[in-house]
Parts: sequence; C-alpha cells; structure tokens
Amino acid sequence: MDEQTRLMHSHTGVGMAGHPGLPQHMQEGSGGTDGDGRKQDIGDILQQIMTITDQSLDEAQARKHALNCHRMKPALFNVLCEIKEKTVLSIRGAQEEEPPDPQLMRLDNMLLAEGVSGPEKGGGSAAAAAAVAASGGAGADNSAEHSDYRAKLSQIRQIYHTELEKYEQACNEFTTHVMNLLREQSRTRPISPKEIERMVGIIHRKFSSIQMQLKQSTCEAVMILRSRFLDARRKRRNFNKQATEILNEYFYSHLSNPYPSEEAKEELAKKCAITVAQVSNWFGNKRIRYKKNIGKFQEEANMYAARTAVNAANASSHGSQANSPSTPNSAGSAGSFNMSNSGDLFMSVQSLNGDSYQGAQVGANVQSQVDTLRHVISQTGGYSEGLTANQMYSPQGINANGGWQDAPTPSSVTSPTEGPGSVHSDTSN
DNA sequence: GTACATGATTGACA
DNA sequence: TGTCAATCATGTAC
Repeated sequence: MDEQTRLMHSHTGVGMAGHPGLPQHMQEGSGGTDGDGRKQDIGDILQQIMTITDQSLDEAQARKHALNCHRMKPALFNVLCEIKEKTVLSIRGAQEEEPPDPQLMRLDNMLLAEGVSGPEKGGGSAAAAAAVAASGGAGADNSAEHSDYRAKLSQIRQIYHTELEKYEQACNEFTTHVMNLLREQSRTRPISPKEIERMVGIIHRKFSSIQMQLKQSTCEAVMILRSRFLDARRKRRNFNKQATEILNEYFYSHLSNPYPSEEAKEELAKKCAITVAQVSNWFGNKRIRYKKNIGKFQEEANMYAARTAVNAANASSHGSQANSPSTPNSAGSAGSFNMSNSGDLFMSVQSLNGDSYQGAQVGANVQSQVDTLRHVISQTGGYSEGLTANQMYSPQGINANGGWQDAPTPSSVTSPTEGPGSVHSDTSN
C-alpha cells in the first residue's frame, strides 16, 4: 500500500473488515500493485470523499453507530490509549508536574496576613492597628483613620471573595463542559480517563493563573491602601492649634538660638502630642521660613512676645517663680511648658528701648524686665505706627552668614534648661 | 479652582 | 548626625 492510501486509510479510521461504504480493496487490506490499480484506488477514494456531502444525516449517523458498535473498537481504543499514555501524555506529565509557585504562596500569605483571605476575625483591624502603631502619628484621629482603613480593607476583601467565587464557578462550569465534551468524543477517538483528568488539571491551572492575577491585584490594592495609610506625607495633617502655639512660643522665646536640645524636643513632642522627629521638622521648617521672610513673621513674633511677656509678668508678680517661669499658655489648656527663660524675648524688648543686646544683661533683673515688658505690651497694639517691625523683632539673631547669632554647631546646642554657659539667655541667670 | 500655608522628604554639607 | 535648602504633597481659605 502506498503512503497516500495508508494515510487515507488511517484517517478514515475504519480500516476494518466488513465496514460498509469503503472500497472493497481497502476492506480487504489489499492495495493495487500496478500503476493503473493505484490510480483506480485513489479515484475511488476521492469519489467516496466527494459523495460524503451527498450522504444524508441518517446515513452518516448509521455509519457512526456501526463504527461505535464494531466488535474491534474497544480493543483498538485500548491499544491507542495505551500508546498515547506511553508517549505524549507521559512526556507532558513530566513537564507539568511543577512545585507550588512561590509567588502564589507569597500572595496567599500576604492576603492571609492582611485579613483579606481566610477567616474575617479582625484581620484587617489588626493590620490597621499595626499600621497605626507603625505610623506613630498623633492618636487623636487614629480611630477615624483606623475605621477608614478597616472599611476600605473590608471592601477589598468583599470584592476579592466575589471575584474568587465567580472564577471558581466559571472554572467548575467550564471543567464540566470540557469533561462532557471529552466523554462524548471518546466514542470516536481514543481518550482515556487519565487524559480527561489531565485536561481537567490543565483547566484548573489556567484558572488558577487567573486567580493569581486576582490575588496579585488584591495584594496591590492592599499595599496601596496600606501605603496611603502609612505614608505620612499623604496623610499630613496640620498640627493642632495648641501644638503650634507651644512650638511657636518656644521658637520665639529662643529666637537667638532656636535649636532645642534632644531633651527639649522630647518635652515639646510630649506637650504637642507629636513625635520628636516632627518637632525637628517643625523647627527646621520654621528656621528656614523665618529667615527667608522675617517681615512676614514679625507680627507673629510680636504676638508671641507679648504673650510671653504677659505670662512672665503674671508669673513673676504671683510669687517667686521668676527664676523658672512657665511657658506662657494662652489657653491654659496646652499645659505648662517649662521654658526656663525668656531671654530672647527680653533681648528684643531691650532692643526696643534702644539698648543693644548683651547676653549678660539678660535676666539681670526680672522685675525691671517685667516692667519693660509691660511697656512693650502697651505698645504692641500700635507698634506699626511708632516702631518699625524690625525694631520689635529684629533679625539680630541671624548673622551675616545666614546662621543664627552665636548659634553653636547643632551638636553643641544646649538645652534651654541648661545652666550657665548655655548660649541661651535664661532668666534664671 | 487657585494661591498660599505647612508638614514631610531628600540630598548636600560641616 | 543635625541642619540647611529645595522640593513635594497635602490642607485650607477664598
């Protein structure tokens, strides 16, 4: 039998004796040996092919039925299935057996940790609490942010589960469909149960890759939510008024050297309910912005000077606390910050009176300073008429180089609470 | 929507 | 390592 005939023979898949509709020579397994015979065979086969379309559906069904009922069919299918198992499927099997995807495991772990997957027993809440703790922000509005975070996480969780359910449903439907299809096809071509099982596995893998994408997207959403929640810059909140006042009071009362020590920073942080880093940031920004635009801050400086003066005056007139006046506290609710000096304020006050600032003079006589302060206060309302702004709070603390007057290197900046030798002009001196 | 205020970040520097 | 200076990103007032 020549190659073409063999091909046709195998393609028809019905090279079995007694099958209707095939040329007699094929049914008998004989092929033409001479050229004319071959031509005749091919012609017959072509004729057969051409007439297939002319056959009725019933006729085709009858043929199909006859084929399925052929006594040799099961045996032949078994053999073919065996061959398939030994060749193609075994090769595929070796390729498809993969270890669990580490990325998928990471995603699963993360979703579990974030409370997106797994039981919903406050996982998101715990994550939010951890996020809050990590952020180290002021606690006042933490609960609001916390609930916001939880709500958004819950939303993500809901979407995740809905989509996951959809995928699983679709996967099951598709698997059932394919299995039915393969079972149906197994009547006409050799498909072993193992092959069907393998196909199911392939479908599942495909769907799990889709699920992995879903998991990845969910993880990204959680990460974004988390980063937004944690990112201090994004959730920047202006300090409350009290905190700003406390910081400003310190700044303007240490204008000649507005570099709080670590201890002072910690105390300010505690008073303002912010972190030490935030205090440092605040002073850094304040120094820069004050230096850049002193005129703009003049009014503010005067206001704090007046306040400090009033409080200093009150403190000194109410007893013997002149050596350690507490920070002026406009509202009295911010707590008293122990600024043991008002030297810079006095410096400015004295300059108001035309005296040049000399550190040794500062705080020499508390009572006289209080008197001077009272004078300043009386003028505060109309300083703009009689006094230039610079007279009130001249940038004398800033040297020609742009640095603060006598400002030591940051590392040697001493606390306002430090004793003699400090660059600050404590009244306690 | 826009301009300004303000807290945070970043890179350079001493 | 703390500070400066520039810059970013958000809040707020209009």
